[in-house]
Amino acid sequence: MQDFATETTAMPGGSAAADALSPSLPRDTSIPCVSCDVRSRAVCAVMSDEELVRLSKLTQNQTYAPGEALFFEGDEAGACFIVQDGALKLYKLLPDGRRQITGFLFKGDFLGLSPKEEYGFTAEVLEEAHACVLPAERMDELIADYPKLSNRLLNLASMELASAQEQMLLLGRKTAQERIASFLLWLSQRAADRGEESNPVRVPMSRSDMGDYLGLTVETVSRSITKLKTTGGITLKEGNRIEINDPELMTAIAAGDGC
Amino acid sequence: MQDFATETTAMPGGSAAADALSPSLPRDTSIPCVSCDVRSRAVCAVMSDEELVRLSKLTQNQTYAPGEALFFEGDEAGACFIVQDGALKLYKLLPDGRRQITGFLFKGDFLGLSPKEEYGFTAEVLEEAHACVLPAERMDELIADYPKLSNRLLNLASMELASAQEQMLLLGRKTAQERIASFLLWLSQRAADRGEESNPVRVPMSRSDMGDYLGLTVETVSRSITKLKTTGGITLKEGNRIEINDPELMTAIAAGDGC
DNA sequence: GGGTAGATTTGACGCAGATCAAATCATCGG
DNA sequence: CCGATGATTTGATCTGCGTCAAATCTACCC
Repeated sequence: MQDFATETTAMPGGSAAADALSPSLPRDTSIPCVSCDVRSRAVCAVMSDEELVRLSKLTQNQTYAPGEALFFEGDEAGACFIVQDGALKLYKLLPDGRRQITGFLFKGDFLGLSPKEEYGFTAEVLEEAHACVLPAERMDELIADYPKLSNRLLNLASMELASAQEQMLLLGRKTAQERIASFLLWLSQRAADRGEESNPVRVPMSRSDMGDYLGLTVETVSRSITKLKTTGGITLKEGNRIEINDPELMTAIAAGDGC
Repeated sequence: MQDFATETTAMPGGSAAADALSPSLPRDTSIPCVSCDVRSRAVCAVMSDEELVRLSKLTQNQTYAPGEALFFEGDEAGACFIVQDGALKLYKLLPDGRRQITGFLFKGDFLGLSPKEEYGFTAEVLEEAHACVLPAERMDELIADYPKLSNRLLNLASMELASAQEQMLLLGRKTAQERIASFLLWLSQRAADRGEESNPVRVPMSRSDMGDYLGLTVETVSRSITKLKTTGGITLKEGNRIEINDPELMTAIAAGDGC
């Protein structure tokens, strides 16, 4: 479909890229799935200790550096991933380079099921990430063997679908300010869900990435943030963190009720 | 969440609305699931004849008139639906009335799984529809009993997710013309998939619905269509049908390569 | 610390698409 | 066939956000 998708050089903004199945170096695997610290939140939550022992034999732990790609849009869909820590962005490109980020992934998130033979988007590292890599055939076997895994994935897919619809509403009908407010609240909520500080929230992505996620340009993102800062809704803090001073106000703005 | 969601009157543009579980009249059920004409394409495709006999005892066939809602955003998620024929639109609303259509459904499509207790969108009839209605508890039992059903739903969800991502690319990064071209090609493809005439394609939704699906206003939809007509890419035919004269050109425009 | 490269912010200006308004077309009941 | 009502198209104008440009700011390397 797109030629660049099979190249392993010329990454847009980061360090060297790598093929999906030969990235960086294998990570220390002394700790098996059973005591994995994302176990309770990840797909694996539905698996028993014994089942996880089997799982741990099928997976490989990998480390990915910022800018590196787990796989490219158009690559053969050869593996599934469970993010152990770090942050990823998923995106699709138009032939002329226009980019749409379709999601950000954090610890505990699952990635890689594809309805076609090929991945429908590129997965690129935002902050150094560790992931559990599971070859597609192994994944298919597991799904066939453990119905509860299939149910779990169905639940996760339903949730993703619901947030995709929320994102369509944002992209199709919200103003720049409403988009930024929605995004910051979402980021904060996600951080809370995984037990991290939610206010101030750490914002691990660049303004450019925010723009490509929200259907805006960098400049508009920056201006909207400045405006929210002026209005008093938020405060920029050290370390790429943003404080949400007035959650009600921000929620109202995000829903299109404010101003 | 939203008050209007629980009302059964004051439909935006159609006839009387109804609650999800007491709509219109039960349809003639003399023909059981086994010989259902969407069986091969719907979720049911993975069920054996015997299993379908069980299924047929759990479901009810219903008829829905144009403008009627199967359920509203915010309603308790009480049932799943399999569309037998007709056409539906799914949409979300902002408090001030801005609307985003998140999908159009046709014969064979499945509807109603919700990750939350409530439906995340309204499902409204575009063209008189017949649907197979399955109470949520029965659905849960079936999923628990038939792993292959769960797998099938997972596949369907994956496909929906992929097209949701495609839609995000459209909404976030494509121009008005590119959106219209993408939409018409998609509509044509969907028609072909379900064995209907794909060129010219029948366009069962209004310009307003197209706008709310594509993140545009009615006027922009109309102007973009006129432009494509002038450029020679399409021709408007009798009965709300549109002929795609030059599929390559349209595909190029849809991808942002044209012009 | 000083220098450099990239990220972010701010400013000036233009345009694609929204808004407002009105004309034309299609559908349908009588 | 006629009139009415809503859908669609077309026109004129406005505006939110994009584009282009330049000024900070930040992080990192030597």
